[in-house]
Amino acid sequence: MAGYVSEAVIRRLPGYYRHLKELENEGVKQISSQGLGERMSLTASQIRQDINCFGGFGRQGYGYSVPELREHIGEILGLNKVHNMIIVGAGNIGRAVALSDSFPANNFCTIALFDTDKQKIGTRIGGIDVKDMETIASFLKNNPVDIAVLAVPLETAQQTAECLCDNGVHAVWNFVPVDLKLAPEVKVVNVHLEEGLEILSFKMKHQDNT
Amino acid sequence: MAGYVSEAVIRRLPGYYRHLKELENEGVKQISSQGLGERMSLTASQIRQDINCFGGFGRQGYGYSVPELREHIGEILGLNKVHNMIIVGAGNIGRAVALSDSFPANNFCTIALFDTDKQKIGTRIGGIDVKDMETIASFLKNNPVDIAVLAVPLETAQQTAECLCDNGVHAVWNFVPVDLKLAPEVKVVNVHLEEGLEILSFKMKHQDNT
DNA sequence: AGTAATATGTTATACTATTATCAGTAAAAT
DNA sequence: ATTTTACTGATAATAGTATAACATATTACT
Repeated sequence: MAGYVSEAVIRRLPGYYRHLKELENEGVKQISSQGLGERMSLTASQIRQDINCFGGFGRQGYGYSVPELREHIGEILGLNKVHNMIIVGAGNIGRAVALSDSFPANNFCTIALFDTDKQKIGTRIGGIDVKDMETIASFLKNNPVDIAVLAVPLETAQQTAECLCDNGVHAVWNFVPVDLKLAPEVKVVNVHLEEGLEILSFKMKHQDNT
Repeated sequence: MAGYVSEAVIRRLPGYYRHLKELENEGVKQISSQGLGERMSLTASQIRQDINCFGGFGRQGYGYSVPELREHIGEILGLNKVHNMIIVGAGNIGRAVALSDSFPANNFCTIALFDTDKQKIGTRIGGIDVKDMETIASFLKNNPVDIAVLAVPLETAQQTAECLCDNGVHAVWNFVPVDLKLAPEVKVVNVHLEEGLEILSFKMKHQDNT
């Protein structure tokens, strides 16, 4: 159904999904591109364009059915299936991801944590077992993993990511401040936290910049 | 020196800074736009364009001096001064930010944590005091704070952010999955973690999409 | 039923961002 | 010293994104 979708549109999809879920929770049944635009600070035109990448989910003279559109966008995002994740690195960030209760709610399920620290191996974090990093290859052979969360030290990140990919992982959520060089078919989303702070710093310094 | 700088360029600046720092650590003294481009997976042309937003830091026939360019971009990003931060919300994410050792290294200094949980108030996380949320207004009046890290529950996020702004905060690093509506002079950088997972999910489902 | 109002899907236009080109300057080589 | 090579900075060309305009369909109202 959907042909090529630009990165710009992809980046906005989760925002649509989030707002539609909120609207649904508020009991709103219908919304126009205009109304959604005001809420999301986007133009009505852009919203109609974006949605129409995937099909005509609206009705002229009426607008969009909130639950219906939410359902469609959820499906487009692939949120109708459960995604198994492993977290690699049980440091501050790996821990925070493991303990988060908002990802499970969205069908992302962490099935194991890996670390090299003997102290941590064998313990549980948020109900998830911490396993020995050495055993990761065999674990991946025996368990279906969709996404690996990479939260290891900088020095080992590239090597660890390669190991994951060699063992069948094809999506990496990378929290390490490095640009991983992986096969093009491997999907990577970077969360370079420091960059957010640096951008804030820049914007404070250049107030005038529109 | 720098006129208007587009969002696209701003987003790339931290990446330049990071790679230049790496190069500096590797002892590399000089690099061409081509060389840097290969390293960062950008075109040489784009790199020259980006850098030239801020001035002619390169030399024809030679390229760019790594330490000099790093220094310049650091200054452009405002990293030559210390930024005081407070963390609002001592949950998983607030905790992870407080415990991180990579932000202090970049001149971002957390001076206090705030929470409403009586159990947490008075304790220390990563050497930082957890204070009562009730006291935040007076704290802000008496301490210079550049950036507030917002990591509170969804329900209270907007209200808390408003309170911060009313008390002089004009930069918010927002980890809550909500689009804050704040005065336009307040700088906000969102870290909507769930969105990264959803984008990975989308990309796995639509492999063919380029 | 007929008319006015509303709101989509689509096409056209304007804007922004990226990539390519090239003149000109510095360094290296002969 | 002169030529060749390497590189930037600037400008031009292309590609990508967002906005505006409009024809058409649905709803609400009289």
